[in-house]
Amino acid sequence: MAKPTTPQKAAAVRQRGVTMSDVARHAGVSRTAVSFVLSNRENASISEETRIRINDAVQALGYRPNAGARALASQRSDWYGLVTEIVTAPFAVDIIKGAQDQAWLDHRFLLIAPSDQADAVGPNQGLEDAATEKLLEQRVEGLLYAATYHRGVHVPESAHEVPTVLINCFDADGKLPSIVPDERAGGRVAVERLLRAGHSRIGVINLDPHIPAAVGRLKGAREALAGAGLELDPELVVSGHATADGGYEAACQILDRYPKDQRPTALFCLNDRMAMGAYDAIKERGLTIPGDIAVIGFDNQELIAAYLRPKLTTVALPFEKMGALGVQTLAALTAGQPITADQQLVDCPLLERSSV
Amino acid sequence: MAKPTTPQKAAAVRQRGVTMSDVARHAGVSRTAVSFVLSNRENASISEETRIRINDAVQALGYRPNAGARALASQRSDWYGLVTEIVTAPFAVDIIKGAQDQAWLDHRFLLIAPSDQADAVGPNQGLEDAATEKLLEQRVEGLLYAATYHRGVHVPESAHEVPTVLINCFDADGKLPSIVPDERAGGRVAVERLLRAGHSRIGVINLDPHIPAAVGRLKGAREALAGAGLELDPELVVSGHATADGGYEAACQILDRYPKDQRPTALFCLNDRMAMGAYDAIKERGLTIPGDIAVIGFDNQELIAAYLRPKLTTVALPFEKMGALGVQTLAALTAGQPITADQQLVDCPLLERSSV
DNA sequence: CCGAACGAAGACAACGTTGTCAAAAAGGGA
DNA sequence: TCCCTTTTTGACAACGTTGTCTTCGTTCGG
Repeated sequence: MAKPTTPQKAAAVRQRGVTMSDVARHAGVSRTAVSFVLSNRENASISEETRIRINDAVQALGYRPNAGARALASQRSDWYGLVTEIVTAPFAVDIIKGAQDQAWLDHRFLLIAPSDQADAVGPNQGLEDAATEKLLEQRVEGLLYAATYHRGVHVPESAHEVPTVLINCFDADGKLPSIVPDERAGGRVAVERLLRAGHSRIGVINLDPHIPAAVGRLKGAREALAGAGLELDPELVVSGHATADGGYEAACQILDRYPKDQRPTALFCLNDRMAMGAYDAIKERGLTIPGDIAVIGFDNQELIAAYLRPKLTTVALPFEKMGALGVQTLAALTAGQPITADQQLVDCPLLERSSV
Repeated sequence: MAKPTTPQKAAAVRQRGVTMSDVARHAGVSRTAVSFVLSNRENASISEETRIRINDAVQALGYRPNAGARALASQRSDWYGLVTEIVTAPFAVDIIKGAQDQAWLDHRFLLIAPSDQADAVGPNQGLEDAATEKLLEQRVEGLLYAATYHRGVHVPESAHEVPTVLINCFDADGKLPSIVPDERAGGRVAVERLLRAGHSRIGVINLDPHIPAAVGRLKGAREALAGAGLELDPELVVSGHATADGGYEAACQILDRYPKDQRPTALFCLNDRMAMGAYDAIKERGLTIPGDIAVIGFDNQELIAAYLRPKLTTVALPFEKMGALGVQTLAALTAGQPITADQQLVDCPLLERSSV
């Protein structure tokens, strides 16, 4: 990676576009030689001496290759497009971070485009079109679609022109590869943690039972219980709105429904916001966490989980990893690997804090 | 904005790069004519009929202009570069959102690059270099630097080659224009709100007193008090670590220091995380919010402020607006407006919720 | 001293546009 | 019919690269 070590000098010389010819002239060599050195091709035969002369000239002039021209001539841009509603509804920003970092490592550039909120209206239940179109105009070599929450989406037609990978969502038409969190394993891990702490009567504060997250997490919870020879008592599962208030209400229901000795000793909240509400319900009743009631969350929303008191033990959604994996997968596809509709599941690690 | 309305048909025809010539051939006109229509130049004289023929051909072939080639030929890319640590440390994501949306409106593309964490080490106290270099290789027309928290930064040398605007930070060398929150006005608004609610004895939970945010907000608080003929009692200002724990401890100090009747009746927390801790301290003492103690925060961290119980009244940092304004300012600069080192202050609006 | 082998030069055609210009075709009015 | 517009064309040179090929010096080994 050419990086001018003497920016002061360079900045002085540089005015409007130093080109390869300028470098060649300054180094007293041919353009061809410069091109060879800069893209250090293997079949080239360049003496060490001229190589150095050329690099010096690059530094001296502050030459900076024109990425656009290079893309045009070489027919490859080294760009990936990332279409996401995350820009609009920041929650899973870490997907962007993970993707960005991985792309950076691979010497590729990520063009991030906001998926329209057109989402909300119309039949276009999927991610948006204009953004995709714009990205294709930039001749991106592949596309990534990232959603804020795990669900099925419809991807615009034109996305099929280049390799495409979905992150934190999956293709409702079942044609494209995707990277999604392993909700089920996450749910299992959470409940296993509670079992390990000696809890056997566990209340569950559920999300909207139809979304993939709820389905998977609950399934995992059941599996964990089954592993300990237990069953999930349907009475102990209460669905609520996915907010702190929703969690508060659900927790109140669970806590108030039973006499003290039959009350669950632990709550599995299917997201951290609801856990936040549950905290209030518990504290309000003069109970302590985790002494009287242990609480485990899901999502690891830093601002909540790490700042609640006591800090919330929770299962993290592997946003960053999914982002990175998305880029890696895309890289494999653009390198020629055949496109399949695989769903890659990514582990949701348990984060131990102090609420269990 | 040309947008294929019949993507199915287009996708079928399209294989590897439909070019302008293809469109011309299909429409039975010259390339020149196509170019004229597509960039609808004013000095062109094209009959309505051929214009339609050409547009039809564009749709039929699914032609998509090659942005790189266009940039190369026209010497303008319509790209801005945004260098930011926000990707790495998401907190002020809304800056990206604001900038992105504004750029989209202006038909410009935002290339987002992560500023290295090199920040942490070395003498490079500013934002990073490699990212800037990469962006300039893409021939961005202007640069934006965005920081996660309000402070002075050093921008790399090469940033001076194109118009540059700083967002949520300012140039430590005093040469570049910047967009920053009006912390002082924000502090004033917060305290005025408390005064209006009848509080005159107000405790302040302060941040690290050296950072611009603390300086500005405190100054504003003093102004507000002065406006009511009051003074800020230095004893009531306690600095703490900018976390929930820090806020908890600071609040404990303030609350326990005085007998009940001299105790402040309101707390101005200089950020929401500390307010979150203060909530705990208050509740722990059996006091109610806002009944016994009113609390006002700063930052409007959605996940905290909107989910605390009672919901936190706070002053919002205008991230989104700063992002948008940054792009607008940059647009003005690239359009030829002279570069000055102005700091544009953006208002911090008060968000009324239920804690006052 | 000859022929390899190597290093480098130079030419040229892409890539897909934008621009500019002169010139040709089509149409209209007198 | 002739002239004058209004459209439309074709040609060509940019833009800054990549990539391929031929040619031309060197230098070195034998």
